[in-house]
Amino acid sequence: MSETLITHIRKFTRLSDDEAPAVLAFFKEIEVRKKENLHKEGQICRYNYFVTEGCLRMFFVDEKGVEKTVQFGLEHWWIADYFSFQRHQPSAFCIQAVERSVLYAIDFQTQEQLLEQFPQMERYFRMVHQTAHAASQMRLKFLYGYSREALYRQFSSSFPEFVQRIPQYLLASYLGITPEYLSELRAKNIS
Amino acid sequence: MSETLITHIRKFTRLSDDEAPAVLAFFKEIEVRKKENLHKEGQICRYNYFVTEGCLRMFFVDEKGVEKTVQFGLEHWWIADYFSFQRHQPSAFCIQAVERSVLYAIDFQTQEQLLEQFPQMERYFRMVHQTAHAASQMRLKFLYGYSREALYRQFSSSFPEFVQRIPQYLLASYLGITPEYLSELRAKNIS
DNA sequence: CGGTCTCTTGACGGAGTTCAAAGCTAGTGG
DNA sequence: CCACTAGCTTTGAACTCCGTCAAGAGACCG
Repeated sequence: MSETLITHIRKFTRLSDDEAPAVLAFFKEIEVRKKENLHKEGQICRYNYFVTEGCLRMFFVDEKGVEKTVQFGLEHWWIADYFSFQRHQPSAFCIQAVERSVLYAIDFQTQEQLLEQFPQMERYFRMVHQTAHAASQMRLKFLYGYSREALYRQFSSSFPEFVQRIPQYLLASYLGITPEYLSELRAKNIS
Repeated sequence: MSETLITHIRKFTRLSDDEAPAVLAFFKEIEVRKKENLHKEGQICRYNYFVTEGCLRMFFVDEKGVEKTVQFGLEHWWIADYFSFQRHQPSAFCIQAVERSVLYAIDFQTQEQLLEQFPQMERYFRMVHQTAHAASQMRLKFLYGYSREALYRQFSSSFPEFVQRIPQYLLASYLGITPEYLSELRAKNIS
């Protein structure tokens, strides 16, 4: 269980068996229930979260009161509002558990201490952010290039198990469409 | 001129006056003309580019043959297709100069050597990617939350000088609208 | 079982696209 | 330095994707 973070770190940087427990000590392991909020819009995003088990999502509420999901965080992903986390400013987003989840959390100060004491962790976080940045680039490509219908087909054929796992209204809010229209698309695809 | 990169690095990590020239030696300084391509769709994105002067853009061509601009790279920004750069796989994007530009370029191998020799550069690149990742999150928020009209108003009041600087069809391709509709919006706003 | 949350269905409306054509601007060569 | 041309911008009409609203049908949980 608690090995998943260490395993992930070791994909990108060196960490001896002696160092591993010392690194782990910087993190808080927390468990959240379905629909529990990790921080709300307007609060500062103090923690950077690594998902060990379960699924988180980051969303905001638009002017009409509709929730829009910007990002999901599945197992082995980091999630935070990095603008708020870095600059200690109120977040424009809310982070919430989609289902019961187990996380490692680290606050900004503690992360800085970790990086000072274990400089090889800079490389790890560089790779995490670089990968996330690359994922955002691809995400933007899909959002721009495809119609909402094509987006849905593309997404549900790429991640069929994930589409099964989450409720449809969340998928709709991630694809940027209404639940009604998603329902119409599903009906069209089955026939 | 050649000081801008060093100045930028020093915002995020330590670099002595002795080290600075050694670090600079890892980069190639290049100049590109307006509309010159740095790499095309389908080629591997071998270089990571730092813009000293000018402006680059990263775009792709959708199924209908329309160019969609995913990102601009202005002065003091890094730009690359990081998926292609990291994994040495064909890029889904094309990087092009919007205007005459001066760049520092570093290829993957050389960047790895630089990181090995100057480990503090891991911190620098971590910060660059973290900032870019945060910017993508905000970008997604705007794309989801606002109508295209609101997006245009928001963007042109936030970056009026940039809107003047680039041709309108590029702005349209960045906002995800047609040049025709952008033209309509402009007419509406002036009156 | 009862109530709340989720998904479906259908009619209507509007933001934004498509197509076509004319006006404008800037770069290029003479 | 001017003229010409290619590319950029504007305008307008028809169309379409997708949102909105409303109402009903399931599904899940106490």
